[in-house]
Order: sequence, then structure tokens, then C-alpha cells
Amino acid sequence: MAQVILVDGTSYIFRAFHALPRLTTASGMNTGAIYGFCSMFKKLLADHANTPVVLFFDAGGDNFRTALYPEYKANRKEIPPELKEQLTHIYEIAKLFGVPIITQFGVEADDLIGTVAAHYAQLGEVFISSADKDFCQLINEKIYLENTQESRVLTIKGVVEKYGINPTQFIDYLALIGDSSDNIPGVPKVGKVTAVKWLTQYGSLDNLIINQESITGKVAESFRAHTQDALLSRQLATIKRDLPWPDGLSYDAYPACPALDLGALAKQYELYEFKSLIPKRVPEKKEIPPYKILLIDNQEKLTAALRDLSNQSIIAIDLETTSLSALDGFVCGIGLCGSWDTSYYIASNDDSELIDRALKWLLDAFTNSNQKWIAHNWKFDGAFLYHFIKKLPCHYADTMLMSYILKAEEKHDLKSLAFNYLNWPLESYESVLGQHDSFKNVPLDKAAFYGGSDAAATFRLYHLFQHQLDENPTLNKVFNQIDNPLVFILMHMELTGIQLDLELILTLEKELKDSLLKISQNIYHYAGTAFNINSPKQLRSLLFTTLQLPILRKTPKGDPSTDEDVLIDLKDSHPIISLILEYRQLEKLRSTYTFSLIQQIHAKTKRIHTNYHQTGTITGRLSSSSPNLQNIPIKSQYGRKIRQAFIAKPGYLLLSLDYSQIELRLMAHFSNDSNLLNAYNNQQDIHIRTASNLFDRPLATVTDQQRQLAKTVNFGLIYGMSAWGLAKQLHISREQAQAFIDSYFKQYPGVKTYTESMKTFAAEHGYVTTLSGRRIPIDIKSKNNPSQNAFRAAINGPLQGTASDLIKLAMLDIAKEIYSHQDEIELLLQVHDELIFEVKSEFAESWAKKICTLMESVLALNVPLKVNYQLHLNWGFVD
DNA sequence: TACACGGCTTA
DNA sequence: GTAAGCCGTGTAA
Repeated sequence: MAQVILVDGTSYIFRAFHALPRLTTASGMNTGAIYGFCSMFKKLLADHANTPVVLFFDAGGDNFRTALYPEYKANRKEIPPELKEQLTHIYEIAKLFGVPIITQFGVEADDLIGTVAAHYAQLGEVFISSADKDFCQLINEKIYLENTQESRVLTIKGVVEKYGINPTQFIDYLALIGDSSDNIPGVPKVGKVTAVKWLTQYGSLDNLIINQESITGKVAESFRAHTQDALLSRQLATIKRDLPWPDGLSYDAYPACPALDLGALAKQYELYEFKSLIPKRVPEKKEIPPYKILLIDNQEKLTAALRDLSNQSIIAIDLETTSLSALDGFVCGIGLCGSWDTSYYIASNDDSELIDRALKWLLDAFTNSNQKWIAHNWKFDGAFLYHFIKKLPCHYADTMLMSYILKAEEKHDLKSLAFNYLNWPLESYESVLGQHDSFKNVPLDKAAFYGGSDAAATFRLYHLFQHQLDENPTLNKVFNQIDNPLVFILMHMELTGIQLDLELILTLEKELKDSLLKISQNIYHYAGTAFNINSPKQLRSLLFTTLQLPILRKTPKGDPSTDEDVLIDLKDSHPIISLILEYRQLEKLRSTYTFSLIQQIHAKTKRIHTNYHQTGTITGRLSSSSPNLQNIPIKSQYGRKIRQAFIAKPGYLLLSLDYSQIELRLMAHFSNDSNLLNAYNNQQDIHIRTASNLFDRPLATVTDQQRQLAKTVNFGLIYGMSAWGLAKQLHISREQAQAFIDSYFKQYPGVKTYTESMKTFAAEHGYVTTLSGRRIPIDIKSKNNPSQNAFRAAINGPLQGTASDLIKLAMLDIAKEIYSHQDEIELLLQVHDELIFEVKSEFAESWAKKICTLMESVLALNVPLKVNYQLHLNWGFVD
């Protein structure tokens, strides 16, 4: 059904102004509200592609409400000057979005919206986009309220669920409770609860007035004394639906879809310094030839489509599935695009063979043809293909990874990229799914438009990105030799998963629960009362108000901090402190690593399957989620027990190999500092060596404590340490910390030179690079981020990023070796500098040695790489 | 129901 | 001091 969106522009402006931080241009012009308005409007257009939009603004002047009640909105504060000066800019830039703008002096936008909505509802569906709940009164079968902030659409049912009344009762509801922001009086003492109660019982305000004698209590008395106020409030709260039709808006049909003046918008964004809003490339219309999407829903059409596709050399593919996991769902639609003018979408409601035949064709194409296959997030589509046809393409490219390699700081989802680079506002998955519980139930024409568009966008993005990579051979190499080939290795790791000893983890959970119960009883005893220990707020009031303990540090928001560091310093002040520390630690383990992990054991495989994100970090590292298996505890005694619950399947062992001090070794390599190089090339203990110099004593006499301190300094180095940070870490004075740093750089002067050169490079280029040439963006000019932070990132980036390059390269080398021995050994996890395999016991030792060598020789550096390995029944290394 | 915050886990 | 993700609470709306 046709749709139109009516936007409450004034609501947007106020939300933009209040919700966002102040923003100014370099010359000091206030732009926060302008920015907020533009980004909100842009998001709205992106979420509703190909839908007409009308924009409404309040124009000021007296209106019928002020005539009725001079105090209407009288308590509104004057518009702050820094917002006022932005208003004209907003009105001007709004014109560039190419939608009708409706505004009338002496009429409030609400009433214009009410009038237009009432009429447009006869032509189709009307969405009102506003944060103002008053619009609930307009909601009916055809009119909905969309709150962009909550990103959900309120229907009749939604109003009933949210407020407990029908939209038709909403005016009476407002009349009863009033509205402080508009200064609508309402009835004193009547709040939400009473209003809903009365309206449920009596249906309407009129009926309530008729029956006013039958209600009782203080509140009822107040109502009887203020019926006139209620009636006045009702008039004020009623949105008009019958104003004269506004000028400049078509009456018999919805207006045309938005026609953005992208060039002019980009110019304005440039002027206001809205970097993130500027389209990366304003496409010229002629570069986008028209293309068609063909729904392939029978065998005949499929034959023709496949014949055409067989002749294409580059084909973008986009699967629509019934689940996010290939272990649970199946393919219900296939988008394919191999040319600039045609995109296919294969799906059928009645022919279950159709998808099967298309999949078989893919299997054949992957096996026998030389075509290059493009997907956005291959890990996803590949998992389904691997699961159902046991085959993946040999020649492929992942546009998500291309975007990441080219510009790691950007978003990499298909919708954002298509909007920014192609000027295509693709529909969101959620909006296409709508009320359907599964994508297979989405009407085929809708699904085809969606899937076909996604494939077409992927096809175009590939050509765009490939062109950019061709212009930068270094980045092209990073893409082709590291990230792109890694994607199917990660896919395999995800699909394989890792086994969890359910019994052990359940026992652990029980133990933790019991301990926590005891500790909390103890804490309540000292506190004199029970409270929620998980609440920092409640804990704060106990420690600093009730118990009057000293406030040692504050959180960024200014509240007294209760974090571990603070509590450790308070330990001797009160016996409750150490109990709280213990409670915190155990509760973290219980909630995150027993309770939640148990929920995530897969029903079919009985294993834990994490998600790896290849574009989730700025440095090139991977990240892991749902569950995150890169932060499983190890440091505490209890934590290690959790690791023990990660086990090998029967007959197998877990093989863990980790790079020793990889980042410090890379510092030696990059800096070429002779002292650091010597230490590693002579296989000395680097921390003892550092300590020996810091404390000016022979190597043999360095104490454990001194070594530990030197270790902290060595680590601090990798993070771009400052005297302040080091002092905090070591609990020493700033002066002492500075002395250590000075002494350190005297010992390793090459390191000092290196860190300085990274700062200079980052300041000049806005990025630093890793050994492979990967670019790590550094936000040098970020305002609330003093450039000290950026400098530290610049020092750390090449180290962390190169370490990540190395282990990725190692994974690729290893994959080649183990690929044809999947029954003997499989790679399960990567934890930044560690790889975990499941390996058949009888071959375990020989695989360990082989992989160890592979990892150590992944690249020849100025320092040797050292890998340690462990072979055990579990990840806790306890047999 | 969604989001920010405080806190905590890892490399 | 670098880089991440997740949990529970409290609040926004």
C-alpha cells in the first residue's frame, strides 16, 4: 500500500539540540542542532527508501490556543540564543532534501500535520515522525506514529499496550493529566494511573462528567472542582484535522519521493564541517544506468537467468535466509547480479525445487568456472553455502572487507555504503521483514526488490572499491593476501565451535551462587541492611554516606567511584570492602561466564559458536561476540576454572599456541633499538634486562619485585605510557614515574625516536601503518579527545596492528597445512596472540611442533619470534 | 524497550 | 596508558 511520512520538523530540531553535545565549527559557529537535524532526517530517508515525505515546521505567531488560554505554553523558556541562530540555517538546508515544506504563521505544525494526516489516510498509510506523544490521538488503522529515537512504530495496538487506553481516548487522557511542557492545566491530583482507570471505566471525559457523582475520594473531589479545567484542557490538547489545505502540497495524490540535491547538500555539510555526513562520492546521474530486478519464481525463468549468469565473469550474490546462523536456518532467496542493468532474485512459494536447483548451479559454477564471486560479508553467505552444498568459490571478494581495508573508520554495513557511495537508500532488513516472523513469508515482490537491490549494490560497490584498491597497491595487497582469504577460515572456526563441559560449568555456577549468597549475607550484616550490591549507586550511598568513607576518585560523570582500584585503597578502612571486592569478582564470573555461557550452547551441535568480526576494530584485530570468547577469564584462580570447562572432544586434545611478548618484539623490530634487539637476539629475559638498567644493578641481582615493575614499564611503553598513567598503575608519585620513563628512554633511545616518529607521522597523515601496510586511522583533531590520546593510539597502533597481521598470516599458512586433515586437527579459536586447535591425541605432539614452527617463521623480522604451546584436555591446562 | 553508565573480563 | 564486548542498574521517554 502506498505510504507517506509526515515529519514534525520542530520536534526534530529540539531533540537534536538537547540530545546532542554542543558542536561548533573552527570559526566558532554553533552547528549542533543543524547537524542533529540533518543526521536525523538523513536516517529517516535511509530507513524509508522510495517513500514520499512532507516536512512541517512551527512558524510562530498567536494561534487559536493562545486566544483560548493566554497561558498556553507560557512556561516555555525563551529559545536559547545558540539554538535561535541555527534555525534559519536549518530551514535553508531542509530545502535541499527535496521534500515539500509546510509552515504557516499563526498555525501550529501539529494542526497542519493533523489536517494532512486525516486527508492522506484516505489515499494509503500515513506515518507521523515525531517524538511528541500528543500525536497518539491521531492514530487509527491508517495512521501510525513513528518515534525515530525509539525506532519503532506505534499503532492502535501499541497505544493500548503502552498507555492502557485507545487512541480515541487520548485527548481525554491528556485533558485529565495535563501537560506541563505546554502548560495545559489538566485536573490537579489526577495522574496517569487515575486517568487510565477512569477512562477505562467510563469510556470518555464526557461520560465521566455525567457520572462524576459516582466517583469517590480526594482525587474525585478535585475532579468535580476542576471540570472546567478539564474541558479547557481538552480543547487545548485537541489537534485540528480540518484546517484549510496548506499551499504547496498536492491534494489528490501523495507528493513525489524525496529528490535530494546531493551536490548542494555536500557543499553545505562542507561549510558546517559535518565530515561524517558528506557523501564520500557524489555519483553523477549518468554513471548509474537504469537497472531492473527480475523475480525468478519458476523453472523456465530460472533456466533463462542461469544461462545469462553463466556468461558473466563477476557475479554478486546475496542470500536471504530464515536464520542468522547456517546451523539453524535455510536459504529462502538468492539475489544475483552479474551486470549493470539486471539483477535476479530467485525464490518461490510453491516450487521447493527452485532454490535447490539454483544451489546446484552454484556448486557447479564454483567448481568448474572461473567466475569471481562477490558478497557483502562472505562469512555469512559462505556459511550457508558451505552447509548446504559443501562448496565455496575459489575466486571471490568481500565488499565489506574492501571497505574496511580502504577506510577502517567508516561503517561497513551494506546499507550505509550504498547510501554513501552510490546514493542508494536501500531498505532496511527490518522494514522488509515487517510483521512477518520469517523472511520466507515476505511477499515475493517485496523480497525480490530487497534481495535484488542488495545484490546490485554489492556488484557496484565491488567495482568502485576495486578501482580504489587498484590505485593503492599496498592496501590491495593487504586485502588480497590477508583479510579476504581469511574470511572462510573464520567461517570454519565459527561453524566448528568448541565443546563445553556442561557438568563442570553447572557445578561452578552452583559453587559461585553459594559463595555469593554467603558473601552477600556478610555484606548486609556489615551494612546493617540488605541492598543491591550490583548497583554502584546503592553501593556508593552505603560507602560514602552511611559509612562516611573517603571519596578517593570520581567517575567521568562526577559521582564517587567504587571501582576495584578505589576499593583496594579503601581495604583497610572497613571490613566490608574486601567482601565487596570478592562479591564483584564472583558475580562477574557467574553472570558472564557461567550463566550466560550455558544459554549459548547450541542445541544441535552442543558446542559454543562465537561470532568473529573482521571489521570490528580500528587496528586490524579481530573481535568476538555472542559469546565473546576472547575474554574468557584466566587471571584469577576461579577464572582459570572456567577455562577448564572448555574441553576437547573425546580422543582429542586442545592445543594452544601463543606468541610470546609479540608486541614488545615488534617494538624492537620497528625501532631498531640496539639494546632491545640485543636482548631478544641473545634470548635474554627482557624484563630483567630493563630492571637491571632502571635500578642500576647487575642482571643477576634483580629481584622479582624489580622485574615485575620493569614488566609494567615495558607494557606501558606499548600503550604509549605517560608519567601520570604509570604512576597510577604502580601506585607511585608522578615524579618517580617520570624518572622511570626518562631512565627507560635513556636505556632504549631508539624506542624514543620511534615513538616520536609515529606521533609525527600520525599528525601529518591522520593514520599510522602496520608492517603489512594496513592503515590505522588516528583521530588527531578530535576535540574532546586531547591529542595525547591520539598520540598514544599512534604509538600502539603499529604494534597491535602488526601483531594482528602476523597471526592472521600464520592462520593462513596453517590453514593450508591442516586443510586436508580435518579429522585430525581443526582451528577453533583465535585470541589475538593465541590460537587454539582441537587435535587428535595421537598426532597432537607432532602437530604442535609443526604449527609452532610455522608461527615462528611466519615472517622474518629483526628479532626472533617465540611461540609457546600447551597440550591438554582443556583450556585451563589442567589435566 | 532502548540506551548510557559503571564496572570487569581478555590480549 | 592501547584494543575490544558483556552484564546489571537506572533512567529516558
